[in-house]
Amino acid sequence: MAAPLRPVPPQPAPRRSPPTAPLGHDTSDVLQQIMAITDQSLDEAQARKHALNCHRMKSALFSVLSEIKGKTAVSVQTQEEDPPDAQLLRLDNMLLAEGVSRPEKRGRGGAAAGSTATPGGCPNDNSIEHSDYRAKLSQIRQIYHSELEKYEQACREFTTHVTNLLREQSRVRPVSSGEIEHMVSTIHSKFSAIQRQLKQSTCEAVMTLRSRFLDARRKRRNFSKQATEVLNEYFYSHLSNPYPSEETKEELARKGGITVSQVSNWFGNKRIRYKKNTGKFQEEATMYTGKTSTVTKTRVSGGQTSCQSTPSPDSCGPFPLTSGSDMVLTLRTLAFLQPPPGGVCLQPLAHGSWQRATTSQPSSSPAGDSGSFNSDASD
DNA sequence: CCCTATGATTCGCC
DNA sequence: GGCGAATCATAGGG
Repeated sequence: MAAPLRPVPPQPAPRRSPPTAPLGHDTSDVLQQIMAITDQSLDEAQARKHALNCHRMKSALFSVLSEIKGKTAVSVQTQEEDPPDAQLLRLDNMLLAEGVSRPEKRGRGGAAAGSTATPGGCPNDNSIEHSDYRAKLSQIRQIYHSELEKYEQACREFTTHVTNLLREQSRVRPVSSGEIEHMVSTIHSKFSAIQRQLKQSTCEAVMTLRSRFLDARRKRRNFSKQATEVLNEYFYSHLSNPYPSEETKEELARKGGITVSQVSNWFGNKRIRYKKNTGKFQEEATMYTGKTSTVTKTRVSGGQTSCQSTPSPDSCGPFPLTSGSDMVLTLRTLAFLQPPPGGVCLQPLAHGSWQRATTSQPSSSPAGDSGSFNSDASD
């Protein structure tokens, strides 16, 4: 139906044929064309617009309007770009840092997922909270991206709509391309303000989640029985030098299912508390030394170059043996486990304090300590 | 609710 | 950076 029924003389534009054209031979043709056009659009308004467009005074009027507008219109594009907003930058950075900005990667170790301190891949207590945290974060991320997509799409649609409108209007009123651009940038800035709000609220959500998560992590949880046992075993079997090396800490962490820093904390606390009130730990000490002695002693005596230390409290007592005779007794029982290799005693410190690990570890203890522990613990 | 145990944090020192 | 010491904050038992 749309196929040209008859040869139409080439015309620059259909609007060049005003309805008021003088009658002629091809008047009917022109009329037909016009009718065809109006039939196609079937819009009276369109026709009127068209008529207006084709008015012979139009171009003159248009140029006058343009001139006037050029004179009167204030330069519209003064505030082209906002300065790169610091706050927005912060928001972006944070979203990026939290892995919200990126599309989600569901692989292992994709977006930085709170690295665990234990390289051995121990099942941490935090794993549940971690997964919970990540699930919530992923939820936030999903919402963020879907909202962002919605806004962007709306922005695109609106922009094209307005652009088309302006282009359309540019036929009847002077609309420069700069104006259109300005309008577009205005739209974009409005939408980016909305996006900024979205980012803000997303950030807030992440912060809330984060603080809740950190609070949860901050909550103290007692170690598992196994962890405590592992730690205590090492502590009491190395009473004379309870400073595990980094490797040993890792080993202990792995065995106890805790992190290395937790091991460090534990030993820090244990040393100080033991030292403060040795009597209180007597029972525990005998328990663990009894336990470990059966294990350690057999192993040690069977395997390694270890010698049983002479049960002399002075030589091997860990700490302030300043007073308390029964404490000495206890320590004597405890300390026999610590083998000073080659008969060299580790901490004959007069004042009974543990020697600093920096000096004692490399020089005298390593073979004895880590060796004995590793042979104990590795299987 | 109080008290103790205990894991974590902070600060100063070396 | 690791440690001791003090301290905080919570779990858990009575």
